[in-house]
Amino acid sequence: MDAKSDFFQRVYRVVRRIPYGRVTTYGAIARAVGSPQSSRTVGYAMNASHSLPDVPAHRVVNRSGVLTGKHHFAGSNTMQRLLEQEGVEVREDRVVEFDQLLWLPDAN
DNA sequence: ATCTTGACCTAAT
DNA sequence: CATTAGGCCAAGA
Repeated sequence: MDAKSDFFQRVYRVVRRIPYGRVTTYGAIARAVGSPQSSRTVGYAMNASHSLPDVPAHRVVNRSGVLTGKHHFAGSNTMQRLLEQEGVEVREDRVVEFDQLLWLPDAN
């Protein structure tokens, strides 16, 4: 693997580990891959992960628990629907009980 | 090759 | 409490 695209691979690996019905943040992933301040690129990696069925991008939200990337999915409410399908309650584009559902790869 | 933009986060003011 | 600035990596013009 090239060291360049290795970043995406690391991100995907972490996202794949997100348990069912749980969510995590871009910052947590960025920290898990060793670049705490490259959370932007994590989101960009998600954008490129559309082809990968193993990568649940809908379980990744921002630090406030807001579904910032919902607009990038196929439908306007696809992301929210996927989360609710897993039992995650979403209200006003925000994950309810976000602190409880938050899963940190570091603590794993 | 340079500049801009983007599913963000943290620290400083 | 709100606003600004800086940083990171990748892709498009």
